[in-house]
Amino acid sequence: MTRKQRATLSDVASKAGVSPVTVSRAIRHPEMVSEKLRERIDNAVRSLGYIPNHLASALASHRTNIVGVIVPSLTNGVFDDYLAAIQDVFSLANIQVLVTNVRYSAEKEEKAINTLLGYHPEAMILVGVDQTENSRQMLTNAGIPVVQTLDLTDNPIDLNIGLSHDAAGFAAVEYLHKQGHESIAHLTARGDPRSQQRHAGYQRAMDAFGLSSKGLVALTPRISTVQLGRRLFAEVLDRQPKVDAVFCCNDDLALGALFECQQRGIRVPEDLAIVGFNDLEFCAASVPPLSSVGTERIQMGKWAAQNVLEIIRGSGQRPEMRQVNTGFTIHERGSSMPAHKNVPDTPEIPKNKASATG
Amino acid sequence: MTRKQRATLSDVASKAGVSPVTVSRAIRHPEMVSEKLRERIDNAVRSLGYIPNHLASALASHRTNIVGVIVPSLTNGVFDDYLAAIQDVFSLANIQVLVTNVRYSAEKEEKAINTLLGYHPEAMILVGVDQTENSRQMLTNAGIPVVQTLDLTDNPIDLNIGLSHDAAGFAAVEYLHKQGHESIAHLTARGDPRSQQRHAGYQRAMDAFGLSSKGLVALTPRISTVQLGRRLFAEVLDRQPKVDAVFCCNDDLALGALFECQQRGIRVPEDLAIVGFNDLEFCAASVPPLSSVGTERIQMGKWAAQNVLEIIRGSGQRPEMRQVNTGFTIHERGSSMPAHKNVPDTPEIPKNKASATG
DNA sequence: AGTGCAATTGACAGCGCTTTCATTTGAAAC
DNA sequence: GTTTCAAATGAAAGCGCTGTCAATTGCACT
Repeated sequence: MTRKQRATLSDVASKAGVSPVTVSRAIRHPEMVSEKLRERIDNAVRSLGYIPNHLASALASHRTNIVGVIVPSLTNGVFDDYLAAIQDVFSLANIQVLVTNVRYSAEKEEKAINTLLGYHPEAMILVGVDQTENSRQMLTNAGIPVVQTLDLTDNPIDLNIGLSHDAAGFAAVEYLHKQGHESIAHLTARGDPRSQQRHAGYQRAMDAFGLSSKGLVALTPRISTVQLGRRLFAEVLDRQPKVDAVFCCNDDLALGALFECQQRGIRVPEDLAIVGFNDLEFCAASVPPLSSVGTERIQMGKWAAQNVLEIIRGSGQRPEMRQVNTGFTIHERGSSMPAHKNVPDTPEIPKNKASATG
Repeated sequence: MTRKQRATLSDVASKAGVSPVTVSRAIRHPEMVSEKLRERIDNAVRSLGYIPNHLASALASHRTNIVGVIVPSLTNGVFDDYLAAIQDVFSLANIQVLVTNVRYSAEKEEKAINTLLGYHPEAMILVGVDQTENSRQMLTNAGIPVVQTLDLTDNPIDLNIGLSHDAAGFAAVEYLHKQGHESIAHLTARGDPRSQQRHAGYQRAMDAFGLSSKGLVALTPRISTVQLGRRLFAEVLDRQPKVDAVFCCNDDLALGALFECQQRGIRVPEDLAIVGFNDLEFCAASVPPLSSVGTERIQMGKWAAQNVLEIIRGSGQRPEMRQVNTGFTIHERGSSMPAHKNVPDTPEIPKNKASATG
């Protein structure tokens, strides 16, 4: 482990026999430097193993090339795709994404925003719309583009792309009800604001269809896991053996419910229908495959990133659409497919999508 | 969106009627400033919404409070736990973790290392030991602690914690062989160097026990998914119907294999035993629960972070152990449990663990 | 040679903060 | 009221880079 200082611009400049500015230019705008010098400088860079100090560069240029992204979880497969979509867009523009995982805590989110703003990101991309007043204040003061994603709000900080989780919850129940189910259970995690919205949608639908949800809802404050799905559904089954369908606030819980049915010899979908949420990859692979409410998580990440990019690197104009509703899609599969239906693959119930402008 | 400049240290200083240095101190070492001033300064900070510029601070102090972490994937549940463990350690020390996902590409890894070093991280934590020569060079030149994790090498860049995936692969096969299985298949992803090692261990064991692996190995260049596990195992089943066990290079593939068996009416474990790798959460929840080779991913992340912290913030001494083998544990569950065994929960086959010093 | 102009190159200041060292202040001790 | 010394505060320099503008160079054209 050599302890010698890392090479700086000046080091490269001396070695190449030019001034530091020229080195800076040779690196950032090669076309502005004569070929002769450029070559000498490239050699010096290589031989010294010079790597520009991003911090100094950011400080001097007021361009940090950093965008802050805050997610509530990584354990959940949802955010992988979402993050990947964001990174893909930014990596092409040489923008570094600073990701912070706040584990579904608004308090941690507030702290994370504070910390991230210390890096002077050129924009911030957030999940959800439930930031604290303090967080909103800090973000507004920062004077940078802010995108709230994966959920919708009437009062966005800046840009907003997402869907109504309440509507999605409603639609899931509506779908199950149309299949003839009456005793529709719901498994949900209360730590997640969006799951709460789905729960609200579930309840709204149950009420609307005159169905009772008594004893049919299992709620956990913990992070969702497959194991937990089994336990929660076991609770419901023990309480209300006549349950004939279950809508889960995410696919992990749904898979757990499926396993619990397998364990108990409950036939899916004949005895019981299951619908999950998010449409993660494994839904299509299980036996029977799990029906699930899919969201446009990749599109949402992409939109957020692309709009940010357009604002900070493009015309600087705000997009016309300041709010987009990406809707959702019910992917109907074997876990909820009535026997008489015989659709080959993954038929889709038309999206509930409606764009709103801001 | 206010476009006014963000407040600086000087702004706060003027507002509070003190010099900038004092503000700096009031923020970093409150005990060095008189109570009266500290209060005045705190008020000024609050009323201006001042957030220190981390970049300037890092540049001036030569402390970036940044640690770079490179992971090959986020889709895989393994890295969530691992990352969370790392973040937990560093967040207490107010160190920001800069994560880059390189999607199992050594080339991307090289680029990521270059980029991250531009932020002058105080340490780097990597996954695996297969960095390019160039990468190794850059890391060495950087003169910071480097930890290679999740795998072992005879020639570490600096610190190293992990396990022998070859040994783990061997042990999985050995275990299955001891259960009386002879026709042991293997599903594997060739994009991942550690999976390749497990594959090598599998092959080594098959050879050692005089078993033929002909037609029993299914290999994919793609990212593992449950769906893919089904497809790969389907291939094997179609080729070699007499297969009586399968060792999968990760749990996603194993779950897929289980589903494929369910689909085909193959009884697990009676007709066929399944063993996965990583022991993700869902393994214990499936029906039957999946046996899996568990690794100490959380411990590895924690060790890496703690040692880094000790070096950069503590005594500066290198730990005595420069290399640690965390071994692995075969979690024997229903998917491979012979009928006559009747152990209640998750019995463990003793760890293959042996620490080496460096 | 001399002029004009674009293409190259360099000097200098400063980004917002911390470090170091000098100065001031205040309180205790005589 | 001094003296003494620690505690509190401030002034100045500089981290490594970029932005701006000035200086130089090269070259075509008179």
